[in-house]
Amino acid sequence: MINDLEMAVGDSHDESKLELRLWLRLLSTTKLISQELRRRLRTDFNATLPQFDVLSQLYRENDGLRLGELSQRTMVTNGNVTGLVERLEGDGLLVRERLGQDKRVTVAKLTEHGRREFEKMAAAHESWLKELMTGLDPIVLSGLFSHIGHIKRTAIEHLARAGELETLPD
Amino acid sequence: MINDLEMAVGDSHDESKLELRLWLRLLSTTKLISQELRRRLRTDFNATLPQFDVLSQLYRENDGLRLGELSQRTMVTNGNVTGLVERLEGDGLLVRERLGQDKRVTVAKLTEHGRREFEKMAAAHESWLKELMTGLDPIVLSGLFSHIGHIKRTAIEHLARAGELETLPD
DNA sequence: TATTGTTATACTCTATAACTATA
DNA sequence: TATAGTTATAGAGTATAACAATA
Repeated sequence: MINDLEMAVGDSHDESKLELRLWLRLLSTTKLISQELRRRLRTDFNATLPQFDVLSQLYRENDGLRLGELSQRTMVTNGNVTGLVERLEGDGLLVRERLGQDKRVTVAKLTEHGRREFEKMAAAHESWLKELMTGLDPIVLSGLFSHIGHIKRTAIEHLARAGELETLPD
Repeated sequence: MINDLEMAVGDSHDESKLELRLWLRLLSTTKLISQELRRRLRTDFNATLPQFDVLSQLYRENDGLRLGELSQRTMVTNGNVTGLVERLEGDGLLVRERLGQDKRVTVAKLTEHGRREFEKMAAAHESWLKELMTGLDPIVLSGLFSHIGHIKRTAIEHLARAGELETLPD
């Protein structure tokens, strides 16, 4: 069950492939944890990770979000956001509304049921992570948080330069 | 295009949700980079990330790997490894063989074409990562490598304790 | 003409479980 | 009985592109 891709580049400890080795370790780690979180989300809440992502975006926006904005924030294409939102609407967790002057714009907003349901999911989600990371030094976690942020910003910068991103995030 | 899930837990800088905040940042970062790598793998090599993972496992094993072993290393279930391997076999990148005394065992092994193809993919893959992580301090990368390894081992430990894993990795 | 969102399509991954054949 | 791998199934994610309504 354990990903070993990172070993496939060899055990050499030189710095020549540092980026690659770090990436493979990042990938296998997030895959390991993601699979467990997905399993629990499905078992306990019949939800997926992308769905959880959508709900969490809407939870903090009392006025809801335009689907295009939702698409950007979740890194899911417009077309696929439609399907994602449709499933959640089918479950009664959110509604779509066309209220503004611009008749093209659709806003997705959590229902009351959606808010309550997401609160349960978020609480469970948080406790799962605490469980899986029990025993880790807060100083280390805090340092990681900062450094991973740096990695992310660096990647975004290079992607923007290569024209892969329309919008630069904050 | 940029995932913002991590902001959804609020901007508080207390340590109460440190694990959660780190996790969300890890997830959005790997998603950002993964999407780009997947896009390039598909465009340039008509391959997927799980396929790349399989190939990289086989590349370093001259005698090939039993499918069960492959399943564990890639964190893909047995049934799904069959499909994954079938697609790669269809592309002529690997072959399946039943040679041992134990007639139940199937070994997957790269073909010559598969070796050459993977070498191209791996070289491109490595250069993409160098590109996306250009400018990062090697000391930082090295520290991250070590700390992420710690996170991974911690998660594995907790999962093993919860009976979620059959085998413990090295 | 450009933008917002939908529809259509094709493929792959993922999870689960029943099944075959060997051991 | 247990194990290795396959088959079957259902659901969801992903990428791409064409499309309708509106601006």
